[in-house]
Amino acid sequence: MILSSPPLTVPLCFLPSSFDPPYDVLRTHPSLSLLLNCKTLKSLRQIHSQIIKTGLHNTNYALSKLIELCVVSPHFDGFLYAISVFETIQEPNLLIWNTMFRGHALSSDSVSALKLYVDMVSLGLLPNSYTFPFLLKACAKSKALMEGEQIHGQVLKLGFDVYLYVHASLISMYVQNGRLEDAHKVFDGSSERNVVSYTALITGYASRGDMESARKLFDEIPVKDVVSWNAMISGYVENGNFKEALELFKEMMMMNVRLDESTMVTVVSACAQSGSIELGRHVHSLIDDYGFGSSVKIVNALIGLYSKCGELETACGLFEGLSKKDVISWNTLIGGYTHMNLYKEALSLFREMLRSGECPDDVTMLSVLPACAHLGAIDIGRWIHVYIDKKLKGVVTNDSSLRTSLIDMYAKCGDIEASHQVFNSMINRSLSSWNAMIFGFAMHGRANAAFDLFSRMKKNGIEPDDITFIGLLSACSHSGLLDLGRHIFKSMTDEYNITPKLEHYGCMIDLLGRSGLFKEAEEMISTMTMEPDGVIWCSLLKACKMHGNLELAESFAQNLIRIEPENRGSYVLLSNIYASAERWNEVAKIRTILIDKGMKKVPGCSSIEINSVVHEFIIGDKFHPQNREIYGMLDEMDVLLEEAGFVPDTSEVLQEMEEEWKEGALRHHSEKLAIAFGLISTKPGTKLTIVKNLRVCRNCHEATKLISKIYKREIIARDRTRFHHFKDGVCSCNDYW
DNA sequence: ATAGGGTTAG
Repeated sequence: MILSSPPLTVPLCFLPSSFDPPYDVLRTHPSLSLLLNCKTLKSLRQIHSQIIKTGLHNTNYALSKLIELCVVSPHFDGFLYAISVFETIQEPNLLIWNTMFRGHALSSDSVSALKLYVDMVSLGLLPNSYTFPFLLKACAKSKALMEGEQIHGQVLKLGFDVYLYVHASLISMYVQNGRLEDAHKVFDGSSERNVVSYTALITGYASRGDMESARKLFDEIPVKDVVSWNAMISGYVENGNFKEALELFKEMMMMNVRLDESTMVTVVSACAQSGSIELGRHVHSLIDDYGFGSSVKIVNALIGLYSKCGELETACGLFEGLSKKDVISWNTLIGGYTHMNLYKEALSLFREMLRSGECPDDVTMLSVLPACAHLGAIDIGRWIHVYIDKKLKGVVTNDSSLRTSLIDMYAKCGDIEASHQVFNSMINRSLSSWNAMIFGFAMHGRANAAFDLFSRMKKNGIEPDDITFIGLLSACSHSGLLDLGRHIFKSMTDEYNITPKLEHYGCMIDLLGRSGLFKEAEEMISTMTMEPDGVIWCSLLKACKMHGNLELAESFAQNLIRIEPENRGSYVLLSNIYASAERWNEVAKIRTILIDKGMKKVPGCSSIEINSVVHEFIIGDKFHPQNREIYGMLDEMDVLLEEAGFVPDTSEVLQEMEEEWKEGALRHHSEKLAIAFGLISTKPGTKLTIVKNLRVCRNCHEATKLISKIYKREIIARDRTRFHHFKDGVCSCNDYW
């Protein structure tokens, strides 16, 4: 009875492939033409069941097509589905095996292709010339040199090294495994010298930085194609030889080589990196001539070019003109804004990106986090932190950089505890993670924590670099730890063999100046191999102010003005020192110079983030929508401050010239406006965090101490160089900044 | 069917 059943119950895959209907019948079959347009795994499943219904699933042709689509489709990841289909096939033909090797090679676990190869060989099947390029690609991708060498052995044993594709794949496998010499041996050992093998070798030399050898090979290529030109040009770009890259591009154009998308992208990025905006514009017009203007990749590269050269309007225009923006388009423009220090704009573009439905990736976050850090936008920063943990964990390769960026963001936004938490939760800390944390502690005046971390770092076997020492020395200078500073500066050269740079000297001289050790500071300057910069003279000048040393101040100021004649701050600082000594003639003279030179002052600006919105205040600001309430609050604050015994220090009237313009009462200072707004916008007891672009003046510092006590609020203020934590009438800087 | 461009940012 069973034997008389229709043949359909017999597993059809047992039928030999000779049962396949003629190819042209298959090729025109409706299910298969559907396959070509299949864009999702779901519709693929539907087509698969269609194939089964129509009895096509017993044809190797249909199955190989199905598996191929699973494996190569750019629209979905059908690798696991391919495996499940493959496992139902009892006797796959070599085409199907090869397609599976291809799939494994393209998958994230490429080496698994080799296990499958062992399976195939143990079934007694032999590979063909198509098999090896896939296997070798797997070894190249997963950097499996040993396996690659074994495959090489198989190739030789079975005599497949005469095949062009196999030969080129071998070379590429060795190149990508960093075995350039072996690759060259394969290349030399055969008469086969095709352009593909040349190109693989060229990239090998380029990645090693040996552009001369690469060029020699390039010049040897009898018939160069566009890929070999591009490889050579991008090799130059990678190694920073922009001039050569652009020369070669010109040559390429003269030879009438057909330029492709990749050429354009590489050349535009060469222009961007070398700042060749003129050539960049020329290439831009070529791009339009060639009709590449609609390629997202090229337009993205152009956006990068104009952003880097400061032409943000052009970059924006190109961005707006893109009909299909991808994540890179957004990232590039956001990066352009942060590059130009337009942090607010960067954040608003980021918001727009989220509204548009584009998913930010690690690169987005790596340019948005510094913007948050600059603005003190901790709410957005926290949101990003959650997003990273939810969406980016494990799927991006930049996890360590992201965490480091979070450490920096939290520290700069005033939340050093959160910063420390991120640091402690990290599994793979890079040197820069340690450095970021040390800088965070230094910025917050927590020198002990910075040094504890330094010893922990050494215990973990992490070698400090020059940046680490800038962090440690600035921790000393923020806390006035002279002996520790001296010690660490000495050990830096003695123990760690790191030559001090300008920044290290800067910290030390600042420290010495603050301690009133001017002689020692000057001695240190004389031992320096480089010229001191404005920052150094400026810190000495401030030290003179602190210690009332007028004589030295004049000579330091001369140096400062010589180096930075256009820096208004130099003159103002000197003027303040004269004012302290009641040398009013000199004060007037400087004022005249400033007016004559037409030097404008940088307006003081403070910001506070309330409900994820950053509110900025400049001195005497009256443009805030809640202006009335803010000034009402200011009046109340003044009354309470007076009751608490606060007396504005009028001797500092001129000091204000340095940081902010004197305009009526003291309460107009931007930080006070921001604090008033913070007080009326948050629940009692909420911590306030203020970010200021200049240094905080002494009066505001005193007032803020009292406000923290009167209103029982912790106030964290970041000024240009450090943090002040105000609590119960005391500041963490111990009035030393 | 198969090989070569670290295809755009930072």
